[in-house]
Amino acid sequence: MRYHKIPDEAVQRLPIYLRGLLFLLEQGCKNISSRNLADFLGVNHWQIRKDFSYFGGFGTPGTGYDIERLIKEIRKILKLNVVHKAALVGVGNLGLAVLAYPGFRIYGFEIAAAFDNDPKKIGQKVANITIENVSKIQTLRKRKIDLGIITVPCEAAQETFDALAKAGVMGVLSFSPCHKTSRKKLKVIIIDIAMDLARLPYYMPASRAAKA
Amino acid sequence: MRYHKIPDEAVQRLPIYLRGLLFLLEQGCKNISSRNLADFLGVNHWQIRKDFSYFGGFGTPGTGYDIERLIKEIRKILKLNVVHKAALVGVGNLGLAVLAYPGFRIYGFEIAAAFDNDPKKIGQKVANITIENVSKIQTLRKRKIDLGIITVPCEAAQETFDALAKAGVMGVLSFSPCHKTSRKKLKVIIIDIAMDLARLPYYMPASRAAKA
DNA sequence: TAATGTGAAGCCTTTCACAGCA
DNA sequence: TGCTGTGAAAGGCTTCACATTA
Repeated sequence: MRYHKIPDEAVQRLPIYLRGLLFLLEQGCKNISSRNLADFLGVNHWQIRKDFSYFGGFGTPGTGYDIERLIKEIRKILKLNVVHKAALVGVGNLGLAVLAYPGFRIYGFEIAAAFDNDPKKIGQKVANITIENVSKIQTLRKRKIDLGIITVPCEAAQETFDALAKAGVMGVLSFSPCHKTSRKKLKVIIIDIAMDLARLPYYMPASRAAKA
Repeated sequence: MRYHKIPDEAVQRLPIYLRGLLFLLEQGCKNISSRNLADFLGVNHWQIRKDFSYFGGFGTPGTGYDIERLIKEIRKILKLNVVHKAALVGVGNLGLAVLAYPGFRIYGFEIAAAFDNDPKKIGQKVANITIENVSKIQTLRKRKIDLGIITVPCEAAQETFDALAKAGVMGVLSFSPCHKTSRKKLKVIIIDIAMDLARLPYYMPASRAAKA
């Protein structure tokens, strides 16, 4: 492998491969060819080979890929070979849903703290986590928590984001479109449910919707 | 404008423009140039002009774009000029959060039904919607509901998806990665929170995470 | 003059075909 | 023989520069 620029798109596909490989490993598979993995995931086999080749290529000609090895390599590339601790801010319905979501573990995430500003919630325990006062967000740096998850209402999003940034988190997953991300050197991913829904009708084959 | 293929990426940007334009209209702005809109949204001005040109171009040289007109055009392109009714399946914490989310209205969405399989929940009212038994999903076709939102646990995702497809919805927004989307002619958008989170560490400048 | 709309250039990603290796 | 890894071709999106229009 030469020093290519690695396409963002290739990086974005790695978690998909990882999920599939983890499933296959659990099923008892030890080895898989790019074609079989592609069929299983519903993608192209040359895409898979190309993507892995950006990082050096992990397969054996004539045989395929060792699944366990591949999982390890992808985890290393995505920096998921360490446990990332995340702090969630905003323990409303959405926050509770995220706290209860079991899907984070396979990627090596642990939600290690939860914050809210409602005195009735502070001190309560949810999913083995004691809800803390938002004023304690600054303690994240000391606690080696490097990810923030924003599940607060729109109005509180900006100050929450600023507080997390100030507390030194390196990445933020936000469910609110209502904050500017600032020029700080931290990565932000915004999940905007309404906007995602807004992209649906354009692609829908026909509409039985009523005229507005 | 000639018959170009319109890039998916351009379509995906339209909801962003729409949100910004609606905000500006509310602020009292009547007219805006591509450069000013670009600065406001943090994007490139030629990108904006190009995107609109794919659909014909809606501006006036020397003057800019009439905001109200532009909003109308984008809505028409995205098929948001009609009210789309959506049905939500799975009234857990996530479902409650989605039901309470105020952001859908600006895009012309109305959550018109909610389903669950828990007898304790069925019949209760949430956000002015009476929760119905999932067995009633088949009534969606008659009720002119063309969108489905899946907020059920992983195990129930597949049958929920199949039921919605059978009920004739044209688009599905799913919070579960645990179902195949089938080859049916309906558009599916999957929000996979864990996978989104998994993409963060790669881009994070440094990691203070602990070795696993 | 000021700003749009667009052909063309540039750049990046995907796809292909095949050399090379187990 | 079967499958990987990769240079090269193809395709598509973004950026640019400018002709055009109010």
